Amino acid sequence: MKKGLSETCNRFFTVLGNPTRLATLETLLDGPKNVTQIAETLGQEQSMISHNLRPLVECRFVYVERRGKERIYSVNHGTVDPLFKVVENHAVNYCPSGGKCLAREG
Amino acid sequence: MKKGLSETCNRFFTVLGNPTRLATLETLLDGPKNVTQIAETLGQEQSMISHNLRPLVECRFVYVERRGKERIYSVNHGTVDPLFKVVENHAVNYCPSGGKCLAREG
DNA sequence: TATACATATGATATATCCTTCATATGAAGT
DNA sequence: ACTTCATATGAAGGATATATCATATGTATA
Repeated sequence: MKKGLSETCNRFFTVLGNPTRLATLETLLDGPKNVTQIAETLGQEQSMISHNLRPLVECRFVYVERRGKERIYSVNHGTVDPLFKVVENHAVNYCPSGGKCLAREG
Repeated sequence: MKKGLSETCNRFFTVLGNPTRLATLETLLDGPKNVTQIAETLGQEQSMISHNLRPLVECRFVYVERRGKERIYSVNHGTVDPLFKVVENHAVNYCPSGGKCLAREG
């Protein structure tokens, strides 16, 4: 990563830094789903899921595919798998209490 | 990454999803710096950099080390290097126009 | 202990994001 | 064309995060 990292990455991380969108990704890791299925799985409103799917698709974290009147969403494993591997590795090393960050050192 | 992905990852990505903090990380990739040096490099106020360094340290994206009255900040390469490699790879594949995401497909 | 330097902290106004509700679009079948 | 199902869109209030300003803490040295 050479230059302009901040510009390049900001949206990438902003899109991921949201509980609803992360839960959506997590759900999709179990397999492709349509919007209604995602909403049911997460116990959230369809509208909310739809809103949050938009940036995930725009940034290509998930793919869409039309099937009749449904839209099937699926994970971009090429990016998401290695990405979460990095996060998991970090969490194991630095967030011993189940993902909760350590307190700031003095 | 098994369960509770959303909880584990939310802060991780929230902390990174900020232009000031990304620029700070970018600056530190050139080598360790104290707060004043980071502020000068980025043309920002010391106070702002200090505020933004806090979550970066809390989440262990950067390390701190006291040296006299200065604090030297350095990147956690173990996490940041592979992380940005994933981002760069994603950008190359999906964000042809210099990191700007493609328009949503219909 | 007084001063200068380096950094952190607190409060606050502002900007940004998120959810919610209501409604629109679109596709398939009758 | 009408109805139903699936999804998207728009507007708006509320929540959250961010930068800024002023000030405090801490460290070293005279």
